[in-house]
Amino acid sequence: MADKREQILTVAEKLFGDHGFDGTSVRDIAQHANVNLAMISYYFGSKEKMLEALLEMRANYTMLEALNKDESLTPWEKMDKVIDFYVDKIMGNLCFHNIMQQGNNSRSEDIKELITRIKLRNFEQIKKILLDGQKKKIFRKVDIELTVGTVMGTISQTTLARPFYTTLLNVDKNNDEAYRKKITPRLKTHLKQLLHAHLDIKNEE
Amino acid sequence: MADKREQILTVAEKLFGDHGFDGTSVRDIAQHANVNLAMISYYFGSKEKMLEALLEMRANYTMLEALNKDESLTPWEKMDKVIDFYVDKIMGNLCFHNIMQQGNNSRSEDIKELITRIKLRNFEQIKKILLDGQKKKIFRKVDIELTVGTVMGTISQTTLARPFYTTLLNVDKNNDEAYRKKITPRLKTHLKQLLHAHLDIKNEE
DNA sequence: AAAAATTAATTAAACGTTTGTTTAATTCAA
DNA sequence: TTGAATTAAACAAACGTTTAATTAATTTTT
Repeated sequence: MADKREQILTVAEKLFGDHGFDGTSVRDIAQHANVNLAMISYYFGSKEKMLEALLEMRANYTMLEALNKDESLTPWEKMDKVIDFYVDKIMGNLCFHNIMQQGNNSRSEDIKELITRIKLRNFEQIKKILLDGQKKKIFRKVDIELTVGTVMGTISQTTLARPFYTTLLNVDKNNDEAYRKKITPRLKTHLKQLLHAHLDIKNEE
Repeated sequence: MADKREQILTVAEKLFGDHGFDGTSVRDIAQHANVNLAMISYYFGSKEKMLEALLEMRANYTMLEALNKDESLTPWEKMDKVIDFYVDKIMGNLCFHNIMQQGNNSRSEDIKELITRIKLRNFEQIKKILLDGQKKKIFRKVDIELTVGTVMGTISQTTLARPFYTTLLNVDKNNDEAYRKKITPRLKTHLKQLLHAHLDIKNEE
């Protein structure tokens, strides 16, 4: 059954995201997915291969490429859409994003490389937008690598340091939905305002 | 011996930072610290208590408070110093910073609360600087919580997604020192430029 | 179309390690 | 001589993985 494979991966995503790879046992996953323990080896070969399968499943490439090819949009509009896209994407799947962040500390080089490859691919698209804006004298010269890092880092911060932000924003720390609802629009507004000031060529020193 | 306690914690910091709490065994720590396995329970009671002891040891409160009380500095100068302080602090101890980030996903509520408390304390100091700048009509109105998140998040991103950035910046991924040397000045420059554009009241829309 | 043969899916049980922690004996210092 | 520091060994529990047996589904043969 193909959907049973997916069912296992969905449960694994939740548990890996909540407790980390090493903090989650294959028995945990099997139990929550209502499958026999041996099915995980049967389907994926090993716990680590299962994580790789999960990363492959969730890594969708198409969105940013499509956005970039739309020539009716100005660089400003594109950057706004990038922000909306990433905030929605990350806030819509906090667990997977946690996995992507924590995977960088994996002992498996394969997994680190896989994650790096996914991130590089997305980075290249944003870089194109920024370079285009600079060429058109709309954006000023900035550190492109770290500007992308700022966007990703700001969003990541609100999910990774979540206990900190729930305290700060007075949200019930166990209510995922309430937190998402509160932080999503704020993140979008803040990042757009931040990038506007940062990139606008009128603010060149 | 008090220094043996510290020696264990130093080794634990390195291993926890590299492989995570669950990815590090107490036998690993004992072996690398050249102490008997039982000494860890003897000194700290448990693996988790050892992590708490490590967090307590490294959480130094004084620096930002002192900076804030210095009335000879303008809000701009204070923010620049905050950036220097955090970049140096995090880049000078990547392992500890990793622990602080990953600890948010700990299953221990004690540890999550401890980390949150440390972060809140630092946040309050930066908030004071930003509010003071706004009162003096130097800084414009911004989302203070997320502005701090941007500073922390941007730095975190370069340490947490390190395999990504070593690839991006063409640095040997196994050479800690080379990466630190390359990323530290860039981070400071980028963050100061970013915050300047973001906070300057002249850029008010 | 029914029966037989073959492959795939699923299971409970066991495998050998590794885990964090404890014990009880021993060495060391005051 | 008393109490703290240190040790090797053992503890039970949990770990990822494998095995061998059984059931379900599919294909082949009659």
